[in-house]
Amino acid sequence: MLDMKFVRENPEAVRENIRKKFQDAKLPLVDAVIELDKRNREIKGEVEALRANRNKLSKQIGGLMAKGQRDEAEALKAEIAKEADRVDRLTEEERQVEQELHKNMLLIPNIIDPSVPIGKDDSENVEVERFGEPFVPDFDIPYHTDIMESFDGIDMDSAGRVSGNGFYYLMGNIARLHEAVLAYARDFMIDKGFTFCIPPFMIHGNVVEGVMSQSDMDAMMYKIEGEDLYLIGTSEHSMIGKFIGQQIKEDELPYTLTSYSPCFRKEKGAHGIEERGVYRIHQFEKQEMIVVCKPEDSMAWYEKMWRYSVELFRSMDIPVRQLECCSGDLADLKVKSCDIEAWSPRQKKYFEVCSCSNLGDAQARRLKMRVKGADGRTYLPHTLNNTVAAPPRMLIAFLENNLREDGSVAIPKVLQPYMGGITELRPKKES
RNA sequence: GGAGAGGUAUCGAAGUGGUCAUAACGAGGCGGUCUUGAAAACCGUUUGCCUUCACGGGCACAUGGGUUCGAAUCCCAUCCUCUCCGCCA
Repeated sequence: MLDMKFVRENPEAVRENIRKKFQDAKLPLVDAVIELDKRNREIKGEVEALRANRNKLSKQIGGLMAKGQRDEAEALKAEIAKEADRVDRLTEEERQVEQELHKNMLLIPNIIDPSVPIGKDDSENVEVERFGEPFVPDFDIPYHTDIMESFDGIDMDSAGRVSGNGFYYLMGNIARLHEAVLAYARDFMIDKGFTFCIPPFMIHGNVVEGVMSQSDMDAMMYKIEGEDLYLIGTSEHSMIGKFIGQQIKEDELPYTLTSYSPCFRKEKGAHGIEERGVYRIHQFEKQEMIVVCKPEDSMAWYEKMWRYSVELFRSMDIPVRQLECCSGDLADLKVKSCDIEAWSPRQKKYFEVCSCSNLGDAQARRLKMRVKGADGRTYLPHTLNNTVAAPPRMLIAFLENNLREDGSVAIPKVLQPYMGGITELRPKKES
C-alpha cells in the first residue's frame, strides 16, 4: 500500500508503475483515489469546523450547568441541534469515502525498484547468476515420488483417502530426512545470527490483510469456520504480523528472525503434470528468514538474504541459480523479489525452491508498524522475507541431485549429524 | 467451557459524565547544570495520525456500534490479557 500523500503528489509515477506491471486495468484507480481523497479532504474541512463549533458550545454548556444556568444551557443545546443533521450526514459520507479510498488504495501496487526488469509474466523473469554445475548423470532419474517410494518413504494413496489431493505421508528415512533438512536450515540461520522462532500457525483477518494482497489472500488462505482465524500460508504472515500496531525502538533494528512453521495453501488454479507428488501441495513445512530494518538498509539485506539460500543449497551439493522476478510477476506489495531455483537433473531445468522479497514499507504501513527514530521522528521500517528451506519440495532437488546409479542417495556431510550419522540411504529393493 | 478482574502514551499507572486528556504521578528517552569523565542529584523536554503557508482545528483511551449538547467514564457486541475452577497434549 502506498502513502496517499505520495499518490497525490506523484500520480504519473504511480500510473507509470502500474503500466510497468502490465496492470493497465488498474489505471483508473489512480484518478479514483485522487478524487476520493479530494472529496475526503473537503468533507473533513467542513465536518471538522462543525465539530469544532459543537465542541466549543458543549464546553460552554458544561460551564453553564455547573453554575446552574439551565435556560442558557438549553438555548445552546438547541443551537447544536440545528447542525446535528448536517454533522451526521457528513460523518456518514466521510466514513463511506474513507472506506472506498482504503479499498482502492489496497489494490494499487507498490512502487517497484528501478532495478526490476520489465516483463509481462514469469516467462520474462531474468536469470542473474548460476551457482554450481547443472550436472546430468548418464542414467535416468526417476520422478521424485518414485525415488521416495524406493525407500518406502512416501504414501500418497493413504494421504488421498485421509485428506484428499495435495497431502502426503512421509515415512521412515524420507520423513527423517525432511526433519533433518529443517533442523539443519534452522541451525544454519542461527549460526548467521538470526533468532529462532516458532510462531502461531493461525492468525486474525486484520493481520492477513496487513501482510498480503486481497488476490493472494483469496488464492491462498484457509479460513477457520466460525472464527476470525486463518491458517498461515507461511510463517512470514505471523512473523510480520507480530509487529502490528507496534512502535519499535530504533536501536532494536534490525530484527533478524528465522521461523519454523507448517504452511497451508489452497493453491487455487491449474496444476500441471510436473506438479504431481509433493511439488505443489496444500500443506508443507518451511524454515523462513525475516528481516525488519531501517529503509536505507533493506536492499543490502535483500542481497544478503538470497545469498544465504544459495549458500545453504550449495552446502548440500545442489546446483542453484538466482532468477529475478520481472515487473509483471512481482506481487503487488513487493518492491523487488527473486527466486532461488534448484537444478533438476531429471527435468534438465531449474525449479523454484526459495523466494526472497523486499516489501519496502508496504506491510509496515498496512500493519501500522512504526519506528521511533533517534531524532524523535517516527518512520516506517522495511520488511523482507526469504525461504531458508521448504521441504518436502526441496527434497525433490535433494534426492535428484544426490541419487546414484544404484538407487542409493548420498547424505551430505552437513546433514549426517541430523540423520543419526548415516552417510547414505539404500533402496529397499535393488532395481 | 464456567466465575471474576482488567485493556489508557515507549513502559508502569491515576482518572468512573464536562471546567488539569494541553493524559496526573513514576520509569525510560532527549537536552542541560554539576563533574577530569561517568554515576547520582537537580532543571527542562518528550503520544501518534490527519489537516493548515501559518495561527489553529479534528481524530484516537483494545475494536466496532449505541445513549448524550458532551463519553476513557454509561449501555451492547467482538477481540485480547490476568486469576480461580473445569477439561486437555
